[in-house]
Amino acid sequence: MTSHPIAGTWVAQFPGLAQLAPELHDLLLARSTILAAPAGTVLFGPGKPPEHLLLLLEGRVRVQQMSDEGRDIVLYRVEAGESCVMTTACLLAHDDYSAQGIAETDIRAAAIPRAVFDRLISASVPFRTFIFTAFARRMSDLFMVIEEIAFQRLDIRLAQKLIELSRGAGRVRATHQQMAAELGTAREVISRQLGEFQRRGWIGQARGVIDLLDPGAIARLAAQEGHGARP
Amino acid sequence: MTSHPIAGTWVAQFPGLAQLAPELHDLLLARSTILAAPAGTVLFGPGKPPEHLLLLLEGRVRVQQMSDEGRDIVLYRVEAGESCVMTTACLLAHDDYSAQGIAETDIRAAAIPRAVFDRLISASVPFRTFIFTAFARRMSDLFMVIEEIAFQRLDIRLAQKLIELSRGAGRVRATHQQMAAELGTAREVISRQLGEFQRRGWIGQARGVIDLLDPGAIARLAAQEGHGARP
DNA sequence: CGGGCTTGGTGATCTTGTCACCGAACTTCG
DNA sequence: CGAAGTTCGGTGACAAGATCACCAAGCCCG
Repeated sequence: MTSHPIAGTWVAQFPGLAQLAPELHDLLLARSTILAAPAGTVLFGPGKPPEHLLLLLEGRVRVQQMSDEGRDIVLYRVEAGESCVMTTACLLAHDDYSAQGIAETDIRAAAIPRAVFDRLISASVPFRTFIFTAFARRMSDLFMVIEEIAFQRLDIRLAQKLIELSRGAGRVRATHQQMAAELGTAREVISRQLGEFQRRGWIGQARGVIDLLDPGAIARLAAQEGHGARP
Repeated sequence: MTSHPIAGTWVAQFPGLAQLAPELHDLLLARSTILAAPAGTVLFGPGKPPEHLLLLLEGRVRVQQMSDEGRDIVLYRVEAGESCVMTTACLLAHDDYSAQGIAETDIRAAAIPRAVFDRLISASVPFRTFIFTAFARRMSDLFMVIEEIAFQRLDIRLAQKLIELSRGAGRVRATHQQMAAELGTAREVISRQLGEFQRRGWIGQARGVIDLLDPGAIARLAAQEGHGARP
C-alpha cells in the first residue's frame, strides 16, 4: 500500500526487521516457508534438531527443560513477533538441544533455512541486532527464573504466575502438575497453596481450571517482593 | 615457526578460531588489545556496559547475578580459552547487563572492539560458529543451574561444588557466605551442612578455608543423583 | 589494646519438599 | 451402560531447607 515494500508482509510483524535492506527482505520472503502447527506439537527437543530458524507469527511456544525423572520445568515462552533463540544458537553451533519447545496454542511461524539465516547474519546489521537482542533477552529471562526460584517465596511466585497465565481473562487452564512445572516445585505444594488461596476466596477451582475470583488480591500478593513491608 | 600464520599467536588458544581466514586473523591481532587485570576487578556489570568483546587468555571470570538485597548468586564461570558471551549479546543488542563479571584470578584477555567484532561476525563462518557455540553452551549451563537449584538435594550440590572448586587441590578458599552464593542458598544452611561433613571427618575448616580430608567420600556423595539407590 | 567488622555457630520457627496413600472425576472399551 | 484403568487432586506425617535472632570468636586497623 505504501511505497515501502516491507509493509503488508509478515516481516512487518517484527519491528527489529524494519531496517532490513529491500533485497534482503525479498530474499527472506522468497526463501522462507510459512509453517502452521496445532497446539501441542513438539517443535524441537532432544534428538529433534531444528532445520530452520523459527520466527513466530501467531500463537505461543513454551520452552521447557525435561529432566530425567519426569520432572520438567518451564524456562520461558516465545510470543508472536519473537524468534526462538535456542533454535538460533543450535542452528549455528550444530549443537543438540537440552530443552524442548512445544506449541502452546495453534501457531504459524516463518521457517528460515540455515543458508538464508547465514546469509542474513553475514549481510545485515539490523538482522544481527535483532538476533542478538533476542539472545540477550532470553539470557535475562533465565537469570530472572534463577533468582526467583532461589529467593522468592512460593505464594508470591504462584500469585505472579496466575496473573501472568490468566492474561486478563479471569481464568487459568492448567492442572496442579502443570503449575508445579511452571514454578519448579512439587504438585502437592501447589495443591496446598491453591487450597489456601481458595480458603481466602481468591480463586475457585475445578479440574484443570483455576478461576481468579479476586484478581486484585492476587495481584497485591504478587507485587510483594523479598522482605518488603508486611502490615 | 610453522608455515601457518596462526600458530604462535594468542589466537591459537581458541580452537574455534583455528579456521579463521589469514587476513581476518591479522585483523584480529592488529586491532585487539591485550588487557590485564588483577583478581577482584569488576569487568562489567549494571551501569558498566562493555566496550569490547573479551576473549579470556589466562585466569578465570565469575559471572554472578546481584539481587536487590545483597543476595547474589553465581551463574557460571568463564575459563581461559572461552569468550564472555554475556558481553557478546549486550555488545550487539546495545542492552544493559543484569549480571556482573568479576575476575576471580589475575587475568589476561584479548579485547576486541565492536567494529572488529562486527566485521568478523559478518565475514567469517568459523567466527560465527565460535560465538554461537559459546552462546549455546552458556544457555545449557543456565539450564543446568536451574534444574539443580530446583530439584537437587543440597548436600549433593555442596559436595559437587567442593569438588569443582577445589580443582584437584585438596582445599577450597571460600567463606560460608560465598559458598551460599555459589549454590543459591543461605549462609546458615551451608554452615550446618559443612558442620555435618566435618562431623563425618570429610573436611576440616578454618576461617575462609575448607580442606577436603576425604575427597573420595565427598565425590561419592556428589555422584549421587535424584533418587538413586541409597543403601 | 580496644572498638568495629567479618565470619561462623546455634536454637526456634516457618516454609517447602517428599513419601505414602486415598478418593473423585474422567476415559476407554467391551 | 458399566467396569477398569488413568489422571487429577487432597491430605497427613515427616524431612529438608529457609529465615530470624542472637552470640562468640577471629581479624583489621587506628
